[in-house]
Amino acid sequence: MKPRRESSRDLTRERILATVDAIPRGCVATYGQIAEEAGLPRRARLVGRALSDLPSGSRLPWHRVVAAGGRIAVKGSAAREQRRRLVAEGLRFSRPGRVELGRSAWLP
DNA sequence: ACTCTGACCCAAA
DNA sequence: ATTTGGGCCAGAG
Repeated sequence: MKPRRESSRDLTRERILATVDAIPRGCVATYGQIAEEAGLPRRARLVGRALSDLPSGSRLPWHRVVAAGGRIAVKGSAAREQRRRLVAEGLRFSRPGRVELGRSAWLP
């Protein structure tokens, strides 16, 4: 097989996914936080991009990633699914669509 | 090459 | 609470 050179974009994506994979159960991290942890400061959008490209059925804890302030960023059925999973992990919501970051933010 | 569109973020207004 | 503007940047057309 032709040895595939991994593009820098692929490596970046891998770092993002690995960081998401490291969020412990019962915690949430923000897009910006993930970017920061992955060594990609100010590139929160890239994190959202990587997650939106995730194949359905992925094992990654994508539901532990929320927008700034604990806001659920996804819409529609995905939002309900995320909420369902977070509730199942014992997270508390201040209002529908907003998790209490102060209580369960991931501290790497 | 260029424009549009986002699972984004933040400070200001 | 909402909007605006700047930052950031990969894919799609």
